[in-house]
Amino acid sequence: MEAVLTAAVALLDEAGESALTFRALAARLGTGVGTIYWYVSNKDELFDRATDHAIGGILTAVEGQPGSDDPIADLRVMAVTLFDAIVDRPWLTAYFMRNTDVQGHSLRLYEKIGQQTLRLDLTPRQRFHAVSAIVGVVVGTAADLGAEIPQELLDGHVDREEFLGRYAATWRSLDAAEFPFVHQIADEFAGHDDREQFLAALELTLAGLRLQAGT
Amino acid sequence: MEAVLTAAVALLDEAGESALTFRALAARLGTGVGTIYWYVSNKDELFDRATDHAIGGILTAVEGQPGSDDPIADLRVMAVTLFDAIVDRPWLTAYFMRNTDVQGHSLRLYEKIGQQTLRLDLTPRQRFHAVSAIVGVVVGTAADLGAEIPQELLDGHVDREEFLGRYAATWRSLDAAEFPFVHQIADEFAGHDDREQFLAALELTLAGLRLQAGT
DNA sequence: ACGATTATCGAACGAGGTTCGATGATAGAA
DNA sequence: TTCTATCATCGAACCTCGTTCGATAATCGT
Repeated sequence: MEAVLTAAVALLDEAGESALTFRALAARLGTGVGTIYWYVSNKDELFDRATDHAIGGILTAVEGQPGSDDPIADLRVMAVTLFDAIVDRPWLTAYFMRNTDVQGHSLRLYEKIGQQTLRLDLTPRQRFHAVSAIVGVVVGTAADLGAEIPQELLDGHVDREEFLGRYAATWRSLDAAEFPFVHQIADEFAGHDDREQFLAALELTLAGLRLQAGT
Repeated sequence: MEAVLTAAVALLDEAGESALTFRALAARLGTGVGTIYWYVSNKDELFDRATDHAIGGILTAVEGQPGSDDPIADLRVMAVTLFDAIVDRPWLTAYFMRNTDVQGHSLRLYEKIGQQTLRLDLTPRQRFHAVSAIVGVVVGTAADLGAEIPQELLDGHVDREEFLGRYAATWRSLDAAEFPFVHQIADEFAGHDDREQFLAALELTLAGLRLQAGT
């Protein structure tokens, strides 16, 4: 079981979600497809289990963080840690987005984040909403940004600079009267950094939260 | 072409993302699979085109909204409109999350949202981040919440009440010392409303944005 | 020794994406 | 009118993937 999960995560890391097939997994483990089905009832469960396995790592990373006297600062650190983990393993997004099955390591992760909100002057409902909002920002942004890699990664000779620049050029060529915003934003987009963009989004919700907590 | 897209959207609406297959689409159109490949080079393009088609509808809905003297209020209305549209058509999330190809109707949608930020006292970069943050909240939350429907919809006899209650019960049964947050939140979760949860998350970012704009 | 449980295996089925060559329409050129 | 190049249509066939199933070994409690 442990070996199955480890191999599954390895496949996901090496070549993404589409690389995780029963046959590939069986080949890597040197067994048959049927064997995997003895441990796991279908692909969804395989994926969920593998993902939960990976989230265990994130959890220990989050738990290993020092922690300060400012709950919101701690929330920020946790959110960033989660973000980095998802960027590193884009296939995690699918889990966070599909999984209603809130238990296992992800439940512990929610708990860990939620504990920070206990230190804020909020109603239980506000705490519930705060955690959901923060996770939403992290997953939403990470997913959005993680998708921006078509040939760039495969070819390698088309670097990020040129890739973004091409879009910016297209946008600049649009009618300035009809597309004033896109026009103005083109330059920002050309030189934008995903992580900075995420941090900005996170900062907005955290600011709202701080306001709500009256601190 | 137009007929292909309309039929594709119909299939997606009727039975979700998995229902959109080349064979089903061909059958509905009374043609062969090969014909569809003449209009579209692969499934990704088919899906993107169909989704863009649907986003056209959202766009007109957003453009049809009156608009007030408060840019942030207008942003709220747009975000809610987008949210409702995605909840209504869960298969849209996949598009918003995978699609780097920012053009067509979704570009116009970004523009429309971005124009509100032009009325706020922000730097171009802040505007760029604001739009990205808002869309992130909408898509992230909508995706998160849209996934919570396993047997509930299919069986029909297990209603939402009981479904949520079961989770709440599990959470309450956890150790209160180890899971103080989840414990406290269980009741909120049992009676929670998806839309309210989204509005709370949106309100946090909008509050942060208002703060940033100094209005 | 022996049933029962635990594990293993891979051929085979069905569904879905994609390819490809054949074939018909349609229209401008000769 | 005839010819030919482009537009459009079609579905059989191929490949990959999830999943099933019956056969078979390995281990164990009695």
